This record gives sequence, structure tokens and C-alpha cells, in this order.
Amino acid sequence: MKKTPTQGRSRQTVDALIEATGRVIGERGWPGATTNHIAARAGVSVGSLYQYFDSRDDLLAALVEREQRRFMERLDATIPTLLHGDARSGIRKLLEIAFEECQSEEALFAELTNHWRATGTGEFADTLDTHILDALRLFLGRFYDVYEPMDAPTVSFMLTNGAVTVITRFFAVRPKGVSRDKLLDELTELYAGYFERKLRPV
Amino acid sequence: MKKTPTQGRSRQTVDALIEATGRVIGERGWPGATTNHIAARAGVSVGSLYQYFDSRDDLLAALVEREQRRFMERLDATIPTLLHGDARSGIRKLLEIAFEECQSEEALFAELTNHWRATGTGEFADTLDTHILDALRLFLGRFYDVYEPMDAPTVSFMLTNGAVTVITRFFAVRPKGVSRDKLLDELTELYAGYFERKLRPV
Amino acid sequence: MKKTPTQGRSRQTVDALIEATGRVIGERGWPGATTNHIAARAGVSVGSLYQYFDSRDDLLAALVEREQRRFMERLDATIPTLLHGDARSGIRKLLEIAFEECQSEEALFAELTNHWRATGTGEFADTLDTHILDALRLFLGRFYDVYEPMDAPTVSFMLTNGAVTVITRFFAVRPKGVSRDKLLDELTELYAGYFERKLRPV
Amino acid sequence: MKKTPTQGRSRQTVDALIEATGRVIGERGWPGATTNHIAARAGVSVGSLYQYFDSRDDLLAALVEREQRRFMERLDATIPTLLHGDARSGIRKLLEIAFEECQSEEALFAELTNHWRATGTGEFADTLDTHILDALRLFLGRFYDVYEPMDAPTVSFMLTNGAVTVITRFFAVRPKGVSRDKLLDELTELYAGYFERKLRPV
DNA sequence: CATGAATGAGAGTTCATTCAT
DNA sequence: TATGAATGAACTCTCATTCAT
Repeated sequence: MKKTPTQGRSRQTVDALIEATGRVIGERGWPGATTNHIAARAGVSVGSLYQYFDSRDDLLAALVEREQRRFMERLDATIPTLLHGDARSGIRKLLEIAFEECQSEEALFAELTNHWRATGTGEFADTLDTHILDALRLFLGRFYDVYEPMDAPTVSFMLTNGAVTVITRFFAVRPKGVSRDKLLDELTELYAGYFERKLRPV
Repeated sequence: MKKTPTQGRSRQTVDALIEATGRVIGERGWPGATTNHIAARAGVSVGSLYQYFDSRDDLLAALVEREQRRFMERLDATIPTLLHGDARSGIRKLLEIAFEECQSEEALFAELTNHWRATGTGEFADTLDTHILDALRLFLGRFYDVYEPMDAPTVSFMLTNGAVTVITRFFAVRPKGVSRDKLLDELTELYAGYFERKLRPV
Repeated sequence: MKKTPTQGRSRQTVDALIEATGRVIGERGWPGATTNHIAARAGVSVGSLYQYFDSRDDLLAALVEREQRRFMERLDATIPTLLHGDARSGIRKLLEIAFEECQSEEALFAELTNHWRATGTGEFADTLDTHILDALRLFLGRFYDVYEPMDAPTVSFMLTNGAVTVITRFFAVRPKGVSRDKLLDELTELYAGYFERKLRPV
Repeated sequence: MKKTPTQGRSRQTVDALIEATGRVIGERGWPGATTNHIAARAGVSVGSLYQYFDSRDDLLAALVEREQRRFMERLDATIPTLLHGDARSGIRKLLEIAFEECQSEEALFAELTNHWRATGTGEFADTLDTHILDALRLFLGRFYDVYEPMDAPTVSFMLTNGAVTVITRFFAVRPKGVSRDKLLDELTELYAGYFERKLRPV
């Protein structure tokens, strides 16, 4: 990004542009999201877009970063509430949240996951990974005795990518004979069962 | 597609074009795969390309279809050999095949899954889904007593999408601290454990 | 340049584009010579322009090269005819030629000299310099006994640049109180006198 | 120019802007000298720039005018000192000054001469020409008996343009085999010889 | 049928200029 | 007056598609 004004009209413009980027991607996909479309959607001129972003790709990066931040914040806010119930309920709750997030902005999410790593500046993407890893460790540590060697990065990678894609594609493809509730049930069983088998309860 | 010649030079040209599409996508990604690049790679002129395909998107669709067909054939050839061992070994074998397929043409696969949605909603996609579903039923029926109500479409959707993405992303992202073997172990555990818990052995 | 077709429609298009570049530069200057103007003037589309030239700058380079070649050819054709008279007449004749060349395409020449060296690919520019140097040596050798050490590169640089600019600017500025004939007289006197003083007649 | 304030902060701003224009042109060339760069270099806002100049071209015109004025002042200061020696030394001294001026701001001078025509046709240019003409008359009158009809405007035009370009291009092109000293020698010989032949000593 | 030169809409980007603050 | 965010016309360049040969 060129400038990062933290107040005033500037900040508003920047926000409007990122917001518009999300909406336009949702409607036309990233390849179809032209700078003119985005600027028009944000109610500003192309010139203003380039006042705050070095390039079209910069916009995507900013959007991804914002969504990642949002997700992390939601994660941070949710995790504590999950520690009161049992592990299976917690996992189900997390999946429900993922469903909600994906449903509200389905198309955007599909595109975002496609370009997620490609554009996420290494540094921030790592931050996200670490954050999820920490959440995973915190969550599991509460329910299981994780002394048994568990490869946290591998498990996190497998779980996050698998679940996100399945849910994203569910909304994108709307496969015949697959209902939200049934999918939620099976995913819960898949992941909860995995931990129950693998880890020993506290 | 405009015409579907089944023999002669025409068929050769069509094949060469689809093949070239795959290679060029692998090298430059779908957005970077221009019709001129593809035609040149296939050793024909752009004009010929448009003799057999209505549009650039048509090429991608044809490629996806060919890959799906290939996959189905490999599946058909492999499934019988898996029925001699136990379920867990069979699942592991399937995952190993998926790893192989993805590794050999990583870039192509990443692009293909990215643009799957755009093209994969047609008639043929349904054929593929049905095929995989049948394979799943055959496979499970051999090892488990599947009298218990199991929502096959849901399970198939969940498993296929989850596994394919995780493996594809593994090659695309090369995440730190995640090795092929460990990931294979965990995926096997995830899916095999799922069935072992859910279904009763024959 | 991208392609250098030597025959057929291609060559015609390339020629038309270079020709158009010259005309448009003459009318609007190099900064004002947009690719669209040039293509339109050549009667082709922008796309065709980029089929044969990698960039707008490439067009200028091609034009400069063509003009240099033309100039060299005219020089080669003229020099022999100058060796019959005396040195002063020869110099005057050369200056007259320069006047003619500049007058016919005044604006173009002004722009071209501005960007001459900047864009002229080193190799070709050297060819031109060498060519002029050879012509100078040949010319002088015919009339003077050039045993006396004379720094040919320096003299050539001084004469060529000085004369070309003065003539070019004469047409561009049309200075008050300066006529073509009087300027021609004085330039002849300036340069002929220089050699007469400096070199000893054969 | 919009306004020509002759004192106070306004005058300072105007000067800073012209100065900045010169520096930025020297660094990035005229085409690359954007109003934003210039304003930033001058330490003011673009808005202020347009308070004092109608357009970007106006800035160039003002800069050219300032440089011309500077040159005239230097000329006025130098001419008297040249009248003590002989004509040839005087000419050489003038050429040395030209070398100095060009060397110190080579890039700026190259750009200025390039765009001279566009801006140098106004009223002020005439002033400069007249000034140089007067200097020439004064200078020559001191050494030669200029009763013989000599077309001063023509001679002045030829000499000034020729010398300036040769020197400017020398720094811009740095031609192989041409040294500053040798070039200075030859230029002196060229011009001094011209007068010595043409005019009769007092 | 094959060719590949030609097309031209449309992409990303820049920057002189304006005007609300 | 000074500011600098906002503007948008205009630029260079790309590439899916067509069609005369």
C-alpha cells in the first residue's frame, strides 16, 4: 500500500475501496474485478484507487489481510466460550461459525481461498498460521492430554484447509443430495472422532 | 465444443490442443495461458484452435473433462486391487495415488481446482460425482456392513473435496513443518478412523 | 522489433507504421505521437502495431534507423559527384543537401535529433558515425594533404552536430533577419574556411 | 504565469518552484518531471503550484526565462574582461564558459535545448537574441573593423546554436575519441578562424 | 480445412488539474 | 492563501476472436 492514513476522509476511502473489492470479487470473481468496477462500486474515481494502492494486486492483498484479521478476531472471541462444553460441541461450534462466514460471502470466500497464499504477504500469512496453531493447541490442551507427540503444523494444515474448502465448495457448487445439516454432522464426526481416537482425554 | 470428430487428423489436433492447454496452464497458469501460446504449443495455428473450440473457456472445459475421465479410469483400474487388503490400507493407497497425481502435475492441478467451479457444473461433472459415489459404495460395501444409514453423497463430497484440496495445497504452498509422509499418515488416520468408528465391519 | 518480415503484407504494414510514425512525429512531436494516432495514420489497428514492434519506443528506434540508412545512402550517392569540383563547392553542396533534407521534414528532423542518440541502438549509431567519418576522410583526402595530424572524430562530431542543429533550428525557429541563402553562405565560409586554414591543399 | 509577485513569501514560493523544476528536470527529464514531484521538491503543495503557474508548461517557460536571464547576466559580466586580450583568447574564454555552464547542469541543459523550441518562441527569446547580438557587435567592434557588411543576426544565430549544441551534446553523448580539450581547441579554431578570415583587424 | 495477420474492446495505470476544506 | 484528496481523460499495451487468403 502507498499510504496508510489512519483517519479522516482518506481512511474512509481506503475502507470503501477494500469493501468494494470484496463485493465486486463476490460478483464477478477476481479476474473480472477491474479497477474501474471497484472504484465505481466504492463511489470514487480510479485515480483515488491508485492514490492508496500501488496496484490492483495490492487491493487483493489488503482485502485478504482484512479478512484474515477479522477471522482471527472472531476466533479469539469465540475460543474462550468453547472451553466450557466438551470437545465435540466445541468443534461443531467452530464449524458452524465457518459455515456462517462462508455463507454470508460465499463467492468472495471461494475466490479468496484460491488466491489466499499466492498474495498473502508471507509475513502476515505466517501470523495467521501461528494464530490458528495457537488456538488449536489451546483448544486441544483443554480437553486432551496432549503429551502424546502430535504434529501440530500438519494437523492444523490438514484440518483448516480441508474444512474451509469443503464448506466453501458446498456453497459454491450446491451439490445435489447434500444438505447443510448433514454435512455439518459428518464434518463434526470426522474431526471430533479424529481427536477422540488420537488423543487421550484429560 | 464445436465438433467432436472421433478419428483422423481432426481428433489428433483436438488432442494436441487439449494436451497443450494442460502444459501451458501448468507453466503459466490459466490466466496466462493465451490462445496463441496454446496453439503454438500444439503446433497448430490459432485459426485451427477456433475450428474445434468455440472459445478459450471451452478448452479448459475439455481439459477438465479429460482429466476427470482419466481419473475415473484410474479409479476403475485401482479399486479392484484394493479389495484384497483391509480398509485402512485401501484408503492409504488411494491417498498415495492422489499424491502422485498431484505431484506430477502440481501446477496444473492447482489451477484446475481453482477454476473447477466455473466449468465443473455441467453434465459431465455429475457423471464424475456418480462415478466416485459408486466407487465409494463398492469399496465400503466390501469392508463394512453398510446397513446403517449413511448419506453417501454427503460423505463423498466431504471426503473428495477435503482430500484433494489438502494435497493440492500441500504442493502449491509447501507449508513449513509439514512433510509428505506425516501428512499422508494423518490423512489416513482421519479418513480410516472415520469409517472405522462409523461403520461396522463385515 | 518483434518480427522482421521481408515480404508480403507484413512488410507493407511495417513500412506504413514507420512512415506514419515519421508523419505523426512531424505533426505532434514525439511526446504527442500516441500509438493510436500512429496506427490510425498507418491505416491499421493498434494491435497490428504491437504485432511488429515491442513498444512505442521501438517504433522511434526503427524510424531513426531508417532515416540514418536513408541518409547514408544519399551520402554514398553524393560524395562521388563532389570530388570533381573544388572543396568549397563540395562543402556548399553538402550543406545544400542538408537544407533540403531538413526542409522537407523539418519537424521530424528536429524531434529526431533530440532523441537520436538516446534511442539509436549503440551498434547502428556507431555504424553511422563511422560512415560519416569515412566520407569525411575520403572527401578531405581528395582535396588536402591530410598528413597533418587531424583528430577526425572530434572534427566530425563538431561539424555534423553543429551544422545539423543550425539548419534544423533555422526551419524550426525561422529567426528574424536570417535568410536561407545568407545562412548557407556563412556556413560554407565557416566550414570551408576552417579546412582551408587547417589543411594544406594537395 | 498568473501573477508575478515581486516580493514577500509569494516570490520565495515562485523561486522555489522554478528552482525545483530545474532540479527535477535534471534528474528525471522534462517528461518525467511531474507537477507532484516539482511541488514536493519545492516544499509546497500542488495547489500552490497552480496558484502561481497556469500550467506545467508555464513552469518550463519560467525556468527557461530564468536560465536565459542568468546567461545574459553572466555574458554582461564577462564581455568587458574579454576586451583586454586578443579576439582568439576572447572566443576561447567564451567557449570555456559555455563548457562550464553545460557541465554543471548537463542533464538540465540537454532537456532545455530539447524543449527550447516549444517555449522559446516568445517575446523573451527575442530579448535574448538581441542581447547576444549586441554582445557580438560590441565584441567584434573592439577587434575588427566591422565596416564590411556582415549579417550580424545570421552570424549570431549560426554561432550560438552551433556552439551550444555541440557542447551540450558532448556532455550528453560522451562520444568516443573526443576529448574536452581537443574539442575546445577545434571550436576555437573554427570560430576564431572564421572571424580572422572574414573581418579586417582594427 | 489451415493459416496467421488483423482487429479493437478493454485492461491497468498515470498525472495535470481542480476545489472543498 | 495553502493544502492535498479527488478527478477522469488519455495513455500504452494485451489478447480472444475473426476472416481473407
